[in-house]
Amino acid sequence: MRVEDRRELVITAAMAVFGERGYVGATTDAVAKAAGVSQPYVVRMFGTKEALFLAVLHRAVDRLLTDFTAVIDANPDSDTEQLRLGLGNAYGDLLADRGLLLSLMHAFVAGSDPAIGATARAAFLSVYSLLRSRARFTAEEARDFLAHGMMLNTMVGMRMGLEIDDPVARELVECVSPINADLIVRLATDR
Amino acid sequence: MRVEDRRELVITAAMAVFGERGYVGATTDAVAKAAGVSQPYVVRMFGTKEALFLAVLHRAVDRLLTDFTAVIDANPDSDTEQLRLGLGNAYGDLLADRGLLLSLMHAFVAGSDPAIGATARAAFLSVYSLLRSRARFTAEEARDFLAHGMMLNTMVGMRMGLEIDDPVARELVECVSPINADLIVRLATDR
DNA sequence: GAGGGAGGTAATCGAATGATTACTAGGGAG
DNA sequence: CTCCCTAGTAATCATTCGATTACCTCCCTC
Repeated sequence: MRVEDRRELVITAAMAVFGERGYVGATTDAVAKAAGVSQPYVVRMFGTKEALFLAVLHRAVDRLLTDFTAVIDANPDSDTEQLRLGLGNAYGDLLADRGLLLSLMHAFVAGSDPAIGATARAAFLSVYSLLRSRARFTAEEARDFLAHGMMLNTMVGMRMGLEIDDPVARELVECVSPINADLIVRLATDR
Repeated sequence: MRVEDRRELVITAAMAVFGERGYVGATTDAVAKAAGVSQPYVVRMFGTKEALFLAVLHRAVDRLLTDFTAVIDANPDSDTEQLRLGLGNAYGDLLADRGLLLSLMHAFVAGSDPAIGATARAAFLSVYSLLRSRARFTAEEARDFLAHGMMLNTMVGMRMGLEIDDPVARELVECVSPINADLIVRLATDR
């Protein structure tokens, strides 16, 4: 296989592993196993584990920006409310991956690491900028949209779906995202 | 010193370390140094690093519940909006610690670990329940309040204050929490 | 069919880290 | 004084993990 394709494969595998265990908790060996290659090869392809994580983050934010841009471009005449729904749906689709948004979440709370922190901040700001300029959200609308997203990520990250038999947890999950409630449960139960 | 007091001291130190580096990234040695004791003593006091982290989480959520309850009890006749402001202020005060809410955030994204995940979910649900029952928030009000909190935690976690010279970042930080903007910057610059 | 470059692996190393063990200072009770 | 319990530490162990080194094996070209 060409090294370029293998790279993409490894990044995909790494996204799942980093999303599951976080930057420090993930091992290059777990990534290698998930990608079906040897551990030294993973390290040599990216140089360091950190570089691999940064590659994952770049792909994650690229995907986020691409998908959001597609929604915006597909609805040139939509008002904010319509756009909010469309972008919310796109976010839900991205959530189905779990690794993507959770890798970003892990980066967001790892701001103390210089390289990861800088990448995380740039990623967050690029999404915020997209909402402000291209989607024409007000600052408050963008803030609320992103806050809602952080909440959704948190639900998935802590596997709140495992508590779905608790009426309080069910109410919370349904309220956070009615259309994604089933997905949250499934993502919590998986694996 | 009595072992009981020493325990509290170590938990306080551990909260800062776990908030800074996360559960996996934090070392018992760093906690020990921060608390001014030896590394084996930290381990022996709590049995395992995980038990120490769980102790930190319990103290964090206790503090959160205590402070929120105090605000609610101090404003028995307040409407939702007044209560929201009061609780938001209390949240800002808790944020000043950084270790407290960031330790919780790290737990939220570490849901795949059985013990940590269960504790994290219980913690989140207990806060949600408090808002719903004692503060009489609607599900939507509680959701929005918590979503806003997750967003604030994220800003602190990724040290967004470091980008405060970027007008976009400044707008975002000011918009997320005007009264805590300076704090976010200070927490990002500290250490 | 010889050579070499691309795409890998096996073996191993060194550092970090959670945990364990064995030891010790000190002060209060009898 | 002496015993012993509480509150610790120093030394060390076993593992894990990222990284390095050396090697292998196709396939393509000449």
